[in-house]
Amino acid sequence: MNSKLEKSVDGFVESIGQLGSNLGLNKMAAQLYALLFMSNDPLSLDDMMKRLKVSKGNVSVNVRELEKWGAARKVWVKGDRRDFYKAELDVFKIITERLKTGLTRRMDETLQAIKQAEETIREGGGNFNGKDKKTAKVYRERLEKAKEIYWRLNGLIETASKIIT
Amino acid sequence: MNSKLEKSVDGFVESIGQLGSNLGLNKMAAQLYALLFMSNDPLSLDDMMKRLKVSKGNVSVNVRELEKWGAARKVWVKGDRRDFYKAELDVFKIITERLKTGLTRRMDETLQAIKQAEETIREGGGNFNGKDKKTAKVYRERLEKAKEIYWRLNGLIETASKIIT
DNA sequence: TAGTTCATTCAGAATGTTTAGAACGATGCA
DNA sequence: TGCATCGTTCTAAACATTCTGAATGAACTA
Repeated sequence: MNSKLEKSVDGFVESIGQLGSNLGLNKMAAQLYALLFMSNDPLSLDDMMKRLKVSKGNVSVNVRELEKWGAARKVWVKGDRRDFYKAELDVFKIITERLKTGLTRRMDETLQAIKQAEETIREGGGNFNGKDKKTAKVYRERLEKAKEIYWRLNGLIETASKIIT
Repeated sequence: MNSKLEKSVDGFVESIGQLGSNLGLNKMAAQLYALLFMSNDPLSLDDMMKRLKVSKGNVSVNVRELEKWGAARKVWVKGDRRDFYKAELDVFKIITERLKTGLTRRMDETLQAIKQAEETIREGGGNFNGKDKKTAKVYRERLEKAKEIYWRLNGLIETASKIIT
């Protein structure tokens, strides 16, 4: 292949890897996706490992990760028993959904922690006195504020979700 | 301090640490923020290191990181030469801005990589023939598609940004 | 069946990130 | 000035993540 053409794609692949990392995805998976995205023909594991200069094991694991996300799919090439993969080109929604899921889960855990803290304070009830009473009051206020932030973030994610669809 | 009260906050702090990690922030910084957020009085480095059971160096670096972000500020306590910090309670916008900045920078780099690739192909111009000519055509198409995705993501970020304000 | 080619798995190597804690300089005070 | 108490910086260690490459077994061929 024309090495200039190849190099131009390398830059893109590299950049998508960085972007993926920034979004908490695996760099290799992101690079693999970019490579598949730019390729017209499906690629074999060998194609990918040669192109990205990484081990076959690495490609194997990560390309199946992409498949799991719905970002790539295995295709059958007549007369060849190797596995070939091609990119799901319309991946935008898939990735954002994935990011949303991770974030939502963490946020829900935080909401649980907030509720748990509130419960603990409620249990303490009238038993607090002096300094502790004041502290409990501040805690209740802050936890309330934390819940507000939770709901704002939640609304933001929902809105983003709708925009994507 | 009432240890039940303290424990209830610990759960919250822990959870915010996890959430912060998920957003690409430093776990310690996130925990420190949560701790300051819950505290009515400003805290000294010693207070924080004891509470989170981490080294003073660690606290020093990360609390100043928070200050840099505008998420915490140093306050002067009369008659005490130690540094005290308190949380900027309305931190929502600050954090999201920060996340936006990071993401936007990466995306801009990707856009540059796309444009660079396009330029390289354009330079090749009519010199491609046969297989390469076809490849160049596919590349142009895919890069066009990549730009589309870039602009959609960009729009999404902009919209989110407006919602936050 | 023996030999070849493939994908997968997994232990440990390589790499990247975070932390502890010692060393240091600055500040305040007697 | 000498001592005590801070905050900061830095190195090496701990820890977490990612990657390689050898081992394995499945699928195919002659």
